[in-house]
Amino acid sequence: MVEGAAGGEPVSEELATSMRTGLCGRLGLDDVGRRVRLCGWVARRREHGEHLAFVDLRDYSGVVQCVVDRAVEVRGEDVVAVEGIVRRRPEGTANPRLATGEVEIAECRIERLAAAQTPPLSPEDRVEPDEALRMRYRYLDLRRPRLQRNLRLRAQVSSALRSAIERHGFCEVETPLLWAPTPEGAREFAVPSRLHHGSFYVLPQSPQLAKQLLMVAGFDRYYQIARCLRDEDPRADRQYEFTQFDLEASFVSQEDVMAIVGDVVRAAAQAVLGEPPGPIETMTYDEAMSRFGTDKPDLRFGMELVDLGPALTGTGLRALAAPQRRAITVPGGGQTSRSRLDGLVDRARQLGAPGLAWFRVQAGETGPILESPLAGHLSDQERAALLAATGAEPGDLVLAVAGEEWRSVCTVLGALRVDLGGQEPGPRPSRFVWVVDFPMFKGLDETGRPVPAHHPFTMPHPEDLDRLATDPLSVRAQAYDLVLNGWELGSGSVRIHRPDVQRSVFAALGISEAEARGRFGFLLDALAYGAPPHAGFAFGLDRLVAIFCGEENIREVIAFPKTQSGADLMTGAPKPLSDAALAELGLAPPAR
RNA sequence: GGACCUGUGGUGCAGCUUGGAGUGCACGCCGGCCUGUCAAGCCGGAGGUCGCGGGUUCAAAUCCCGUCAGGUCCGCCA
Repeated sequence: MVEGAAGGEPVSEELATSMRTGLCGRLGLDDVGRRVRLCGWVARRREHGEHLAFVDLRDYSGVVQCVVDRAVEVRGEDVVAVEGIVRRRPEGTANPRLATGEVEIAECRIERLAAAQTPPLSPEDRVEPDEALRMRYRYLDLRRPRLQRNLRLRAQVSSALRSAIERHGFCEVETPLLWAPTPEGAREFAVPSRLHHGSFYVLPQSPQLAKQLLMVAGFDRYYQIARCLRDEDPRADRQYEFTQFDLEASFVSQEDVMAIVGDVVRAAAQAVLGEPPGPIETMTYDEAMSRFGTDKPDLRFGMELVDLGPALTGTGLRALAAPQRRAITVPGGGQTSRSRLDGLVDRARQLGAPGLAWFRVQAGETGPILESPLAGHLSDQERAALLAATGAEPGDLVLAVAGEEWRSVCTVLGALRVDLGGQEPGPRPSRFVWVVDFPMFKGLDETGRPVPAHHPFTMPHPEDLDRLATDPLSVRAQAYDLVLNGWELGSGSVRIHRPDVQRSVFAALGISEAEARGRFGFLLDALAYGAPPHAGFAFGLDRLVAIFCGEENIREVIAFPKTQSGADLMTGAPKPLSDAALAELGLAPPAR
C-alpha cells in the first residue's frame, strides 16, 4: 500500500478492477508464479522469427514485457488486455534499465480492446514533437512520461496545499464564475446574457471582491483553488485561464499572512521535492529594484546592479551623462562578439533605453583596459572609478545604461541581467523571496492621475495615509509579492475595511463617488455593515508547479492549454456561433 | 499593435548562405528473414502541394513581397 496522492487514506497500489489484477509497472520477483491480467497500451513490439515476439505493455505505472506468439496481431498504441503467468526471465536476459526487468509475462492470451491508428506522435518517440502537433493531439501528448509526471506532480502540490492550509483553519468556499463587470486592470472575458439582451456577465480575473465579502460574512479564513480568466495576450508564464491558490483571512496583519503563505508553499515543496526550501527572505521593493532592476528578483545568481553616479560625476561621455546611470558586470563576458553586443543594444532599446554602453574588460600591461567605442571619451580617473565601482575583472563585460528615471534605468539592466545571468554551471537551489513595501501608485497617467500599482482595495501604509491626497507617489501600500527564481508567484495585500478610507483611495485615484458606486457599490455597501480588518494573498499554481517540474512554460503543467494567439488547436476554439445562437443571445451576426 | 525565430514524406532534422532533376539522414509505417530481444538486428518497399499566394529568373525548397500557423519577446497583464 502507498500513501494516496491526497495524503489521506492509503489507496491500493495495484488498482485492481474487474478487468485487471493490477498495474504493469509494479510487477517484480515477488509476483513470480502469479496468474495476472493486465490492461494497457502496446508500447513496442519486437519480433524474433516464426513464433517468438515481445510486446511491451504500458500503463501509467510503467512497462512490462509480454512473451507472445508472432501470430498475435497487435501494434503500437493498441489497447489490450493480457492474461498470463509472471515468470522470472531466463538467465542473462533481465533488463536492469526496466523496473520490471527481472520478470516477464508468459503464456499470454492477448485480447485487443481497441485498435489504434499509427499516431502522429508517440509516447515512445525520442524526439520532441512540434508544439502545434502536440497541442492538436494533446491526448497523445499527455501519454508521454513528461506530461504524466508534470500533471501528477501538480495534483500532489494541490493536495499538499489543501492539507496545509486546512491545518491553519481555512475553509474552502467556491465563488462565481459569472460575475459582474468591474472595469479596471486586466481585460475581462464577457459572457452575453440570454435573458437580458445587451447585458453581460464577465469571467472573474480573480475572486478578489468575492473573498472580501466572505470576510464581511464572518468566514474568518477562506481559501480556494480558483480558476481566473484574463483576456490579455498569453506568454510563456501566462494563459487566458490559469489557476490561483487564493486565500483571505480576518484579524490578521501582513506578517500573519506572509507566515501562513510561507508555510503552505514550503509544505508543497516538501511534498514534491522531498525537502523544504530554506527560510524565505524579505526585501523591500526599493531594494529589489535598485539591486536587481525588477520587482521579481532571481536570487540564484549575482550580477547585481551598481550605481555609477559617483564614479562618473560630470563625465564628458554623453552616453552616460544622464542623472541616473547604472551598470551590471557579466562575469566572463569579455569575449562577447560584436554582433552579440549589437543584439544586446537592440534589446536595451526595445526595453525603452536610449542606448546601452558596453565595456569589454581586457588585461593590459599596467592593469585592466576597457575595450569599447566609448572608452576614449572617459578620463583615466573615470575608467578607474568605473572598474572600482563594478568590481569588473579582466575577461568580464560591463553593461551600463543612463537615463532620466531611476526605475526605467534599473528595469532595462534588470532584464539584461536575467537574459545573461545564471549561466554558470552547477546546481542552483530555488530561492523564494518576499518583496514588500510596494508603492501605492506606479506613477501618473497622461492626465496626471496616479496609476494604482495594485487593485484599489489595497490598504495604504498607516504612516503614509495622510499623504494620499497631497503626495500620492510617496505612499507605500501594505502589499507584498512572493517571488521564486525570478517568477512572480503571487501577490497579496492588507485590504481596506473602512468605507471612509476606501473613499479617500478612490478619490486619490480620481474615481468619483458616483463612479465608485456604479462599479463597486456592493462592496461599499458591505463595508458599511461591519467589515473585519482582513488581508490575503493569491499565487499562481501553474507557475509554482512549472518551477517544481523544471519547466519554463506553464503549458507543460496544463492539460489542455491554448496557443499564444488564444487558440485551442484540438477543439478549434474559438469558433463562430450560428446566426440562430447569436440571435438568442441578442447579438448581431458579424459583418461578412 | 510591433520585433525576431521556425514551417521540407506520418515524425524529427539536414539542404537555403552561393538558384540548376524532390537530393540526404534518423525514427515510424508496409513486406520478407530471424527463438531472447528490450531504442532488437538484417534485407526490401511505399510515402512529398518543400505552410499558402504572388513576383524575379531560362530555371525557385533556396532570392524578393505578401499572407497563414506555431514559438520567444515588447506593448498589455488593477
